[in-house]
Amino acid sequence: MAKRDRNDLRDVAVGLRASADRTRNAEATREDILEAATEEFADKGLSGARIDKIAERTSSSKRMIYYYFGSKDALYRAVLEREYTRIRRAEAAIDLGRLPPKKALAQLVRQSFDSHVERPNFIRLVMNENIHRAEHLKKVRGLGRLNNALITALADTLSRGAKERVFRKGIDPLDLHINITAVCFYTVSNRYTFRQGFARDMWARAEVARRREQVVDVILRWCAAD
Amino acid sequence: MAKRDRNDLRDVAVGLRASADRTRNAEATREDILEAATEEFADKGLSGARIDKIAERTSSSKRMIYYYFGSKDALYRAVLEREYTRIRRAEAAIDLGRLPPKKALAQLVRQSFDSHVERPNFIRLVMNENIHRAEHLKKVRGLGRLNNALITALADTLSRGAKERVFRKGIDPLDLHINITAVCFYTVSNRYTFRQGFARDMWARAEVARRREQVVDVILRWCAAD
Amino acid sequence: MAKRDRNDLRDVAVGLRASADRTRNAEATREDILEAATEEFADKGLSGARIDKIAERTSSSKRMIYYYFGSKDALYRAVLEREYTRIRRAEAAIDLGRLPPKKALAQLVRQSFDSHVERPNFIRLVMNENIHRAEHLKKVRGLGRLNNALITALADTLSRGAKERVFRKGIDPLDLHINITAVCFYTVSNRYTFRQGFARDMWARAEVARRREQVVDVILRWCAAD
Amino acid sequence: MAKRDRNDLRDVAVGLRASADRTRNAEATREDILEAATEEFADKGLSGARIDKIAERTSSSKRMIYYYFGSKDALYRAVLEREYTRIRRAEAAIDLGRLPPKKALAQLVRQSFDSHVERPNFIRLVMNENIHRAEHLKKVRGLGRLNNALITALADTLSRGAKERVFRKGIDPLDLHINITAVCFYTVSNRYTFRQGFARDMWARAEVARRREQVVDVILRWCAAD
DNA sequence: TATGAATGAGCCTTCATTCAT
DNA sequence: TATGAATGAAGGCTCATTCAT
Repeated sequence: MAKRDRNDLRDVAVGLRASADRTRNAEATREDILEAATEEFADKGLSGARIDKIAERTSSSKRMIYYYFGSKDALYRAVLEREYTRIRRAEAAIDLGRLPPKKALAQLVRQSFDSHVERPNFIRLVMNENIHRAEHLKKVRGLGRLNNALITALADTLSRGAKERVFRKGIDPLDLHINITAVCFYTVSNRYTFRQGFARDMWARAEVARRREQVVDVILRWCAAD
Repeated sequence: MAKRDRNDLRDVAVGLRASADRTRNAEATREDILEAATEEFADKGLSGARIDKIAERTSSSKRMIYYYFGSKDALYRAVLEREYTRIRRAEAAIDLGRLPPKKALAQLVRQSFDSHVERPNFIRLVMNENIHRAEHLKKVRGLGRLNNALITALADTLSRGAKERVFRKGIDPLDLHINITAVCFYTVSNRYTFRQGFARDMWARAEVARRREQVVDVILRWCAAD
Repeated sequence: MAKRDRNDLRDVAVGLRASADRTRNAEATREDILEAATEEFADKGLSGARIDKIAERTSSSKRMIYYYFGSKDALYRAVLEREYTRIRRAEAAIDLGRLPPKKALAQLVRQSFDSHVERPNFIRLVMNENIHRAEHLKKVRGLGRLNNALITALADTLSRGAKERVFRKGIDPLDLHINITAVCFYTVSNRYTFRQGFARDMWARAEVARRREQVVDVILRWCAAD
Repeated sequence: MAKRDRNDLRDVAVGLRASADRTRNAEATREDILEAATEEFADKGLSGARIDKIAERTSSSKRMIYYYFGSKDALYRAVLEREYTRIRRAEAAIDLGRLPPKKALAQLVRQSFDSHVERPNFIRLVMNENIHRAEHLKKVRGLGRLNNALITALADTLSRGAKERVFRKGIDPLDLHINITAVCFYTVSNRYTFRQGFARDMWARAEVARRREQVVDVILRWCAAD
C-alpha cells in the first residue's frame, strides 16, 4: 500500500495548500459580497435590494451569500457594521496636532465634509436606517455608543478656543457635532430632491467646493467669540 | 305612464344630488387611501410598503386603490405630490408682515423648524426619494421648480437686514435656505441613528425646544453683520 | 290644479316621445354594442376580449352591456348568432338563375370566396369557436342544422352538370361544399402565419384576385368529367 | 484533513455525475412543462390558458415554470417554437425516393394529411396565432422563413410530372403547397363548427379515412395533365 | 335607461430561501 | 466550498360583475 500512502501524503499537501487558498478566498469572497451588497442596499434600500442582483454584482454565487451571511437581513447588518466601523476608524485617526483652535476646527469641519462627500453610499444607508427607525442598526453587535474620539477632539478644540477668547464659552461639543454633521450631511443626502426643486446642482464639482467653505464659515461664525 | 315620467324627472333630480354625494364619497375615499398610503410609504419606503397593508389602514379595499390610482407607483407619486403641495402651500402663506429683519429671519427659521418637526412622514418620504435619486419625484406632474415664495421672503429679509446693517452683505438667499433646511432637516431625519450613536434623544420634547432656538442662533450668527 | 294637469299632459307627450326614442335608441345601442363586441372578440378571442375595451369602442357604457346582454358569455353568443345569421341569410339569397352548370359552380365558388374575404372577423370567430370545441356555438339558440339552401344549390348544379356530362357522377354535395370552403377559408384564416413562414402575402390585393380564380380552378377540375 | 480532501476530490467526481443527472432532470422538467403547456394553450388559447392549470398537469410546480421560462408569454413562445420545429423537422425528413410523380404527389399529400390529423394541438395553436395576427410567432427566434425542404420536394415532383406529361405545366409549387395544406388543415381545424352546422362528423375514424383519399383526389385532379 | 363607484375572486409574477449533490 | 434546481409564501394587479342612485 505504498501507493496509497504516497497519495495520502500528497493529499495532505494539497489539503494544506487548498485550505490556505480557501481561507484567503473565503476572506476575499466575503469582501466581494459585502462590496456588492453595499452598492445594492445603498441604491435600493433594504427591501428594494435583490439578493439576485447582489449575486450578479459578485464574482461568486447567490448560494455563497447564504453560506457566508445566512440571510438578507444579516447581510444588511454586516454591511452596516462594516460601513460604520470604517467611518469610526477614520474619525479615531484624526490628529489635529497643535493647530490653533480656529484652524483646528476648520480642519475638523473640512474632514467631516469630505468624509460625507466621499461616502455617499454610507449616507444613503443611514437614511435608510432612519426610515426604518434604526431597527437594524440596533441589532448590529459591536457598535456601542463610543464616538468619543471625535467628540473629545471637538471638546478639546472648543475649550482651547474659549481660553484664547476666539470661541464663545458654553458651547456643547455634542451640539457642535450635530451642527457640523447637519450641514455636511444635507449636502450629500438631499442633493437629488434639491435639484428637482431648485435650479442648482449642489453636487456639481465647483458647487461642492464652494459649499465646503461655506460650511466651515457657518460653523466658525457660530462658535466665534462675540 | 305619466307617473313613470314624473318619476323619471324626479330621478334626474335625485341623480344630480346623488351624483354630488358620490363625488364627495369618491373624494373622501381617495383622501382616505392617500392618508393610509402616506403612513405606509413613509414607514417602509416604496418597495417595503405593502398594498395590502395600505388597504387594511383604509375603510375601503385594495381593489379601490387600483380603481383610483392604477398602480403602486402611481399611488406613491400621488402621495409625493400631495405632500409636496402641502408644504409649498404652507410656505407660500408665510407673511412676515413688517417685522424687523432679525425677528423676521428668526421667525422664518422657527416656522421652517416647526414644519419639519410636524411632518416627520414628509421627511422620510424625502429621504426615500433621495435614496432613489428622486426618480419618482421627477415623474410627478405639476411640481415645477417654483419655491419662489420662500426664497423671495428670504431675499427680502436679507436685503432689509443688510440695509439696516444688522446682516452681512452678499449672502445668497438660496444658500441661506439650504443652511436653514439642513439644520432643521437633520434634527428630524437622523434622530434614530443619532440616538443609536450617542446618549441623547434629539426627539425628546425638551430637546426639540432647545434645538429650535439653537438652530435660530446658528442661522442668525451666520447672517449677522461683523 | 290646472297647472298640474297641464304638466301631466305634457308628461304624457314627453313620455310617448321618449318611449319611442328609447325604443329606437335601444335597438341602436344594441347594434352599437354588438358591432364593437364583434371586433373585440374577433381580435382577441373570448377570453382575451375585455368588457372594458368593448365599452370603450361603444358610444354607451359598460353598464349598458350588462343591461342588454347580461354577461360576457351571453354577449359573445349574441355576436356569434348575429354573424352566423348574416352568413346564412346571404347563402339563402343565392340565385343561380339558369346558368349552365360550370358557370353556375364557378359563380358559387366565387361568391363563397368573396364572402370569406369580406368577413375576416367571422372567420376569426369561427377559429375561436373551433379552439373551444364549439362549446359556445352549441348554446346559441335558433341556429339549427339547416344550411340547406347552399347545399341544395350545389346538389342541383352537380346533377345538372352530370346530366350534361360536364361533371363527374357521384360527387357528394356536402363533400363539394367542404372542399370549396376549405380552400376559401384557408386564404383568409391562415394569412398571418403563412406570411411568417413564406415570402408571400396571400392578403395582397393582386394575390387575392389570383387566388380567387385558382380556387375556382381547383374546384372545377375536381368536378370535371374525365 | 487528508480524509476531508479525499472527500473533496470524490465530491468533484460525484459533482460531475450529479451535474449530468441534474441537467437531465432540468431537461426533463422543461419538457414536462412544455408538454403540459402545449395542451393548455391549444385548448384555451394564450389568454384563456391558466398557469395554475399548466402547473397542475405538471409533475413540478408553478414556480418552476417561471424558473425555466420567465413569463406566460415566453412559455407560449417556447411552445410555438417547439411545435413548429417538430413539424419542420418532419417535413425535412420526407424522402420520396424514386416514386413516379403521381405516386410521389399522392404520398406527399397523405403525409401532410396525416401530420395534420396527428397534431390537432398544433392546428389549434396556429389558429390562435392567426387570431392574434401572428404577433407571438413573429417574436419566436430561430424560425426563419425556410420551409424549403417541402417546397423543393413539391417543385421536383411537379417538374418530373410535367416532363412525363402526367401533370400540367406551370403549376407554382407554393400554390400547390397552399392547396394541399388548405384541404388538410380544414379537416382538422373546422371539425367542431362543421359538426354543429351539418349532420356529419368529419372527425369520425371512417370519415377521416375517406376524406384522406378525397384530398389526394382533389390535388391530383388539379395537377393532372389535361 | 343610464352612470360612477365598488368588489371578490383569481391571475401572473417575484422573492428569499433551501435542497441535493 | 460551491452549484444549479427547486419551492412556499406572498405581492401586485386584472377582470367580470353588481350596487346605489
